[in-house]
Amino acid sequence: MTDIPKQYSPHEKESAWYEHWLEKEIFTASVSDNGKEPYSIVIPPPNVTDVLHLGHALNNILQDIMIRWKRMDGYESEWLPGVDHAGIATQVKVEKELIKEGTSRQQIGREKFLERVWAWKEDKFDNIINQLQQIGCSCDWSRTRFTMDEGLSEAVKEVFIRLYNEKLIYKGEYITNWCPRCQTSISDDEVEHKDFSGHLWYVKYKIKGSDNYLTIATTRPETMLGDTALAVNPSDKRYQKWVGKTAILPILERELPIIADDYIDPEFGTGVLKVTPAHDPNDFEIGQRHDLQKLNIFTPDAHLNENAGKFKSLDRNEARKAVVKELDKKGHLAKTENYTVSAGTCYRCNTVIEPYLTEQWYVKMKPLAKPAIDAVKTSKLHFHPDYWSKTYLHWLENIRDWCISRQLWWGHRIPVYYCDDCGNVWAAKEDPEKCPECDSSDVRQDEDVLDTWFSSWLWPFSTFGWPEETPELKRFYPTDSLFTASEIIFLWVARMVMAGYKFMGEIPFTDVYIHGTVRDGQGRKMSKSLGNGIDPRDVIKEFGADSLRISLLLATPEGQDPNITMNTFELGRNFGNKIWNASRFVKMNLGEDFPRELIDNIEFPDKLDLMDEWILSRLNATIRDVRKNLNNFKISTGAKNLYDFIWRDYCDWYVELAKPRLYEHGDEQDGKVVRNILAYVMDNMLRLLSPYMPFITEEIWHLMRDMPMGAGETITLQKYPELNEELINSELEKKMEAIQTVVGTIRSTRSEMNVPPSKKADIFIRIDNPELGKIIRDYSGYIKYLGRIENLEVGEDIRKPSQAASAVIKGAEIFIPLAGLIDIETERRKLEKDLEKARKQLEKTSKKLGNMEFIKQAPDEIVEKERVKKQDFEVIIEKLNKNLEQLLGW
RNA sequence: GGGCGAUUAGCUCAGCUGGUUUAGAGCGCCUGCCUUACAAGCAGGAGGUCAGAGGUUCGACUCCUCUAUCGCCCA
Repeated sequence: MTDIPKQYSPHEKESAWYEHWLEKEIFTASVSDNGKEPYSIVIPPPNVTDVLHLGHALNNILQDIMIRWKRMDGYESEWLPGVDHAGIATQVKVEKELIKEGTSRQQIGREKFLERVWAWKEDKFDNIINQLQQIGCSCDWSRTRFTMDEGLSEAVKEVFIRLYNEKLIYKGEYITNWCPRCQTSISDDEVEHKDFSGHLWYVKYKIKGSDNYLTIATTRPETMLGDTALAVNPSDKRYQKWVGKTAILPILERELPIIADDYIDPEFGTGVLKVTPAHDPNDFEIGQRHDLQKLNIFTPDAHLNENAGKFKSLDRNEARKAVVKELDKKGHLAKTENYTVSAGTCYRCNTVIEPYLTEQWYVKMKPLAKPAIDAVKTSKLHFHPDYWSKTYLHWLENIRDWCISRQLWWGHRIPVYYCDDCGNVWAAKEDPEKCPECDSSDVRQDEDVLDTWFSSWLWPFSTFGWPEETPELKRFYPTDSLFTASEIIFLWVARMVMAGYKFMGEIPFTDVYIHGTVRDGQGRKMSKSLGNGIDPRDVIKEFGADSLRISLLLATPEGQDPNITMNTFELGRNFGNKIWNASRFVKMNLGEDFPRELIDNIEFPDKLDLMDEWILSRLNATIRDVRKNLNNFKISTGAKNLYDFIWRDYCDWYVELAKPRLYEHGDEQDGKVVRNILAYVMDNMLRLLSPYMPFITEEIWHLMRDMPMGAGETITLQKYPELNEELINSELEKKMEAIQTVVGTIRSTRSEMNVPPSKKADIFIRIDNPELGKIIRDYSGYIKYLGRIENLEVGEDIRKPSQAASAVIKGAEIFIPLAGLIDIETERRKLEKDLEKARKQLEKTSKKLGNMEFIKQAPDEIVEKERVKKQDFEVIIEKLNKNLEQLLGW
């Protein structure tokens, strides 16, 4: 038949096509004014920590579909790729390696350590790029960036210095979230709150010069060692008399003032709060208001320090036990309750965060937030799905200052210098030799590095060369859309918007698409610790990249979390195979002499067959739907539109109905038309699908044109199909639906009566509705072919043959004579089932029509429709009854 | 405690601004087919009181309220 294999095997093809695309440099966007409108996306740079997972795959597939669609649709499409240095996460990884080798970053020193991290980066970086390419991403690799590139580092310094000089960056001693494991501060947004089962301990504090006690309730008794006050609500009558007095801290016997502050919730615990300004953010605030001492009792690795007296060097958990034991022993423990404690944990290592008093750098956020809020409120920025804008706004409206210094080595070093001689502090881009104030050479740079997000928030413009005024920046900023997951709406998206306005004076993108999180078959997040992750590389190996892409989309509910198992990818593989075989069919039937230009330019004869017009109508409806859905960021729905059209309409019906016209008629003119339309629709299908499944569509596109790979053309630069609204014809689609109903009824009746597919049957159709009769007569050839019918008799006065299976549809009755073969019992059951169904329907519509209010209030059109429905069901019921009666006579 | 989602067939999900289906699809299941593109396929079938209770309406899977369960975010 043909030498094209029955099964599509993606592997060699995919890498070959990708190489081809790279060679042709079709992903590189031009900055020159070529009359094309730009469309740009910056990639959310994956962390350089490791390989990409399925979540990355989904994220990048979505972007690739968008960018490929725009590229085909005539835009100068720029998708800028890159990788993030991921400060803490990467440092942690490399430190782990060192520990395995029996050394540590402290032992090898900052310089050597950074060499190691850079080596790590080189390795992982290439890996990530390679993975993106395997997935088929059409990124502009000529503009690949890394957050620690020279240019991007320049941008970071520029921004720091500007904000510093505007006094929007300040340094101060405040409570920060301290990770005792990573030994660095992290920002509020990097803390994950989790519930732990713990206790609420009630501790009695003696009041000085009295026999009375005040009892406090705490979940962290060990921090009492750092208490510097007790506090009650000023309106709390129980305790008013004690305000201004002094309490005695148990164990350490320190004197504590008893103060009144509105913050205290009289309902919680006993209504008395122990105040530990150095170890709780709220207590810190209280401490500020009342000028309390801030007593730090922890070392950076969360062990008690010398302020803890005899408990010194205990770890915080041991300390808790020891303190409770001692309190109990000394009679200070009133009671203990079980209690669920919510504690912050480090988003990189899950260690419980310690609120810790340190000196850090902060960015004042309120002034930056305003334009970012307005952007959403004035619809300059859209979220998809829209409800995420609420999350975004809520955060921005309650924004707090951003702690940007990290006690790490891997990252952008803070460009601040200190003069040890005159105490001068200044920010500068270049390493200074001398203090600009006193000329002393005793100058040093701040030891800390900046939060990773401090470089990421500049990504949409720093990647295009900012602060230089580059042609790239001019052409591609602002970008158009951003694709990311909900976790980083605060960490990244909102901050990019703020930075965009602040430094570019313009929003960085207009649409933010938030996709779900990939989960396993049981709906659990995929994670290393659970071992339930799926490696995209394994998927590609087994099913190919196209399957990975389309399966992921078909399985992803719009805006929700997809549950994915390895089996999910069969969906796309089967679909790819279906298209492959459809193309084999078409190719085989076009023959050698089919003029290739007819693939693009359909030649309409005077009158097209119903089938031809129908498939063109369906095609255009699909073009309309896919375009609309892509426009609205309903990318999964677009995939479904294509899946349904290709499989259901094209393969199941059009291709099937093309067969008799190709094989049996011998009508040369008609054969030409069918071939033309088969090829034309196939070509449109391929182009529509290309953004979703770029490899297989490229392969088939070339096959259809007998074009070798090296020919230099590519489907990825062809026009995305345009809607021709005139070809959408719903009247005609209704006709086709009628035919489909007739065929379906014949098939199911045959099947239920066990008429084997190999046996051609005789069919009698009694017509009730002249319109339907005309359709059946006009297209009896189709019905005969699809219903496997030998003789088809159609007429208004057809009599039911004796011993025939029967089926009633709206407007007609269908009989299959089965003399001697009919199973009366089966037939009776079938008729009764149909009858039951029809009766239920009739009941429903009768009830509606029996309601006078309905008749009066509902639009006439609706009432009329209901009347017709009722009549139809009555006729159907009557006929079914008649057929049942006849059955009794057999 | 506050906010946001979800709840439709055994499983995963469609069902847009209330009346176009007689609530759909894929997977799974059952039956029959190696029908000249495809068994990774074709044809057919079983399976749903649309989470529960109220309400609005002539009419609710669709809108409102409450309840229950699950998930996410924030405090």
